[in-house]
Amino acid sequence: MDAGENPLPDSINPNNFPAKLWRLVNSPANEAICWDSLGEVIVIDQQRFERQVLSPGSMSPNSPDAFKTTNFSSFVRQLNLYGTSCEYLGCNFPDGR
Amino acid sequence: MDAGENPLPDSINPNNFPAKLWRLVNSPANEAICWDSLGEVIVIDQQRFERQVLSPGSMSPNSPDAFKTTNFSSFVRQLNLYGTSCEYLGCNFPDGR
DNA sequence: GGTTCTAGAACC
DNA sequence: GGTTCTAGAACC
Repeated sequence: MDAGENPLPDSINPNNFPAKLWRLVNSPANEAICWDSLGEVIVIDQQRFERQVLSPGSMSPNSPDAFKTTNFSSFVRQLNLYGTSCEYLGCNFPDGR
Repeated sequence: MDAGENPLPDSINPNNFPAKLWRLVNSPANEAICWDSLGEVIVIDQQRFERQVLSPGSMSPNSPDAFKTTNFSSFVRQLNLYGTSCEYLGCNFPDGR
C-alpha cells in the first residue's frame, strides 16, 4: 500500500516523528525499513537505513520525510520513546552480503 | 608511541575491553580512534571505526585487538561502562568528506 | 518536539 | 566479562 491508502488523521502532525516513520514504513519505495510479516514490528536494515535515509543528501533536500538526526542511535531513541518494537535485519559482511 | 612503549601491567587481562581499547588508541596504525590533543579524551571517527575495526573481516581474524561486538552502540556502551569520555569526529557527507 | 550522551537491566 | 535493548536526563 502507498501513502494514499493509509492517510493519517488530521490530528497527527505530519512533520513529527511518528508520521514520518509511518509513511516510510508503509512506502514500497523504501527498502531500508518495513513491517514484519505479521505487521506487528518494524524491521530495519541498519546499513541501508543509514545510507538511504539518515545520511545527509540521501533524501531529497527539505523532504518532509527526512528525520532531523543523522545518527542511527538517535533514531533508535525515538523509536523507544514511542514504544516501537523493531527487529534488526543485519548483514554481517562488509561487502553487503 | 607504539604498544611496546606503554605496556600494560600484568594485572590487566590483555583480552578484555580496556586493554584492547588502550592498545588501539595508542596505535599509530589506527586512523579511526585516537587521543585528543590534551590526551584526556578519546576521539572517534564513527564511520572509519565501523569500517576498519568493528566490521567483520576488517581486522585480521582472531586478532587479540578485535572487539566482540560489531555494533557501534554496543561499543559505546562499553566506553560508558568504563567511564571513558569521547568525542565524535564526524564527517557529515556521504562520500566521506 | 527532538537530539545526545550515559546508564539500567536482562540476557548470553 | 560482554552484548543488547530500552530509558533517564540534560540540553537544544
